[in-house]
Amino acid sequence: MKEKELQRSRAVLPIGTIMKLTELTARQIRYYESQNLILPVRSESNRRLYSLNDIDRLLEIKDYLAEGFNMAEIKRVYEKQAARRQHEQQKLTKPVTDADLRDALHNEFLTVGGFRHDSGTFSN
DNA sequence: ATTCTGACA
DNA sequence: TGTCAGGA
Repeated sequence: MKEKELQRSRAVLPIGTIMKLTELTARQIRYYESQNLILPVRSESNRRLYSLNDIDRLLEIKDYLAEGFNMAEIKRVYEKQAARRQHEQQKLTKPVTDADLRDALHNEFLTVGGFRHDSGTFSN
């Protein structure tokens, strides 16, 4: 892993900063964490510490919700993303870059986004 | 001042 | 999701 990614994954930002940068409330940020959409590390004083990647993640989640996705669907997107990440890693073939992840995520978006929904009523 | 968990008038 | 409590 390159230094640049190490910095992006270095969690040091307090929730207050995340709130300002994402326009999300602490309530929402913590809720998404409870849904395993993000996994901020904890400081010795139990404070949540976020990385730049977490911010990107939250902004994406925010976009999905704006597009009309519900938690279950967004979870599916990241679960598949994680599955692919593991699969690619197992095949020990092509290294997964941030660009690859962004693309995979976008594809999932188009795939599951083919239909508007209202929580749980799938049509495909 | 800031953040954390739990709970719901 | 908002918001208040009570503690760290």
